[in-house]
Amino acid sequence: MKLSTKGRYAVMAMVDLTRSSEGSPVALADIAQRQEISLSYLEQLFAKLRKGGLVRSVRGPGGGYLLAHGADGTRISDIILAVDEPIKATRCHTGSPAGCHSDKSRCLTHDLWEELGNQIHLYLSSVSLADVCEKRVLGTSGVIGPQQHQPKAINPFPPAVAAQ
Amino acid sequence: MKLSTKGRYAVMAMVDLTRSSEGSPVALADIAQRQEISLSYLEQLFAKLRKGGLVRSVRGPGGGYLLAHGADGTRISDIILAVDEPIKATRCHTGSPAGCHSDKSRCLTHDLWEELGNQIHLYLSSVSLADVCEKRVLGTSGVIGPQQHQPKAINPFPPAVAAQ
DNA sequence: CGATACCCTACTCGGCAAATAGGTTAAACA
DNA sequence: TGTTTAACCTATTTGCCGAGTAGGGTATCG
Repeated sequence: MKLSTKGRYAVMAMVDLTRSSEGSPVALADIAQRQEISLSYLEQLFAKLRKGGLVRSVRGPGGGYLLAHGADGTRISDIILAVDEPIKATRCHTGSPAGCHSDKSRCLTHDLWEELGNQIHLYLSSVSLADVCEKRVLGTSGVIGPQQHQPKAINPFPPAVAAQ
Repeated sequence: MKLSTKGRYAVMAMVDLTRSSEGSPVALADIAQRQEISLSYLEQLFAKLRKGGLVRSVRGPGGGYLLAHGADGTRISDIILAVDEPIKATRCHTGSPAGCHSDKSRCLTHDLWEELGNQIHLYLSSVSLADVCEKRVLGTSGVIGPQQHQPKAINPFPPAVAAQ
């Protein structure tokens, strides 16, 4: 799971799409104007979102984009995964042939970044477009560290895609 | 809170320092060799770690660096905050004079990124260097989304520094 | 002394996100 | 049937910043 401005732009655009849409398609030109993102850049983002199955497109006059699964069925994590192709966050040392360190087992920080990726993915997959639009984001929430061994918290969405 | 390879390098180096140290200072040259990071680059990182009060330095022959607060008293979040100066993750639109959108109130995704930053910081501040060294990182953990309004989970460390 | 290793400051380099440019294709409408 | 609209491509360019380099200086020990 990679966090870049590209992913943020995609989420902004999707939120805009969610709010602007009332059944009829929304043209990218409109989103571009409202969100102050270049049209061409938006087109690239939506090409990926379409390939990811997050939006449907309608061509021709009056055309535009529609959410494929509605505001409640679209998770933020899906948007980011569709746009930012998931470069493995745990690269350790790209150059070295053997994974992580040469000797020893695996580099010690490996698990840390992996778990951090899980945390990020878990949070973003618990937030839908509808949540963002209705400001249901700043919930009272907490992350459990390694000290206390609590039972796994209930996650409303199944972990379909593993965080990378 | 910004996540880059720079921060990862810093954590790797700090983990190495934790493991290598037995009361006596550890030279950066040793860390550089073990972790395959350039010495000069490490020096820059440790300069920031020192300013952040995370390490103490001993000059002269036999000198090196020591953890200022021990393996248990050093949080991963502190390392990253010391090294990656916290560019505001919630930049929305850098160019526009008024924060976020021109009209309306605030851009809708603002809260989302802010809360994500909180989540990341919360997790990383719950992990100490000792945890990483002893592989106490992959705990059963979960993030609570906006749907279920559960009580705030217990965080072993007070939120001294707000996530940026 | 002189070796060690911390401590600065400035500069270079490469990769990649971000943006630009210039097209083609499908659908609606007159 | 032709024109307009807007999706749909595929390069190419640009600018920033992480990552590494260079070359000093300064405290401390034997």
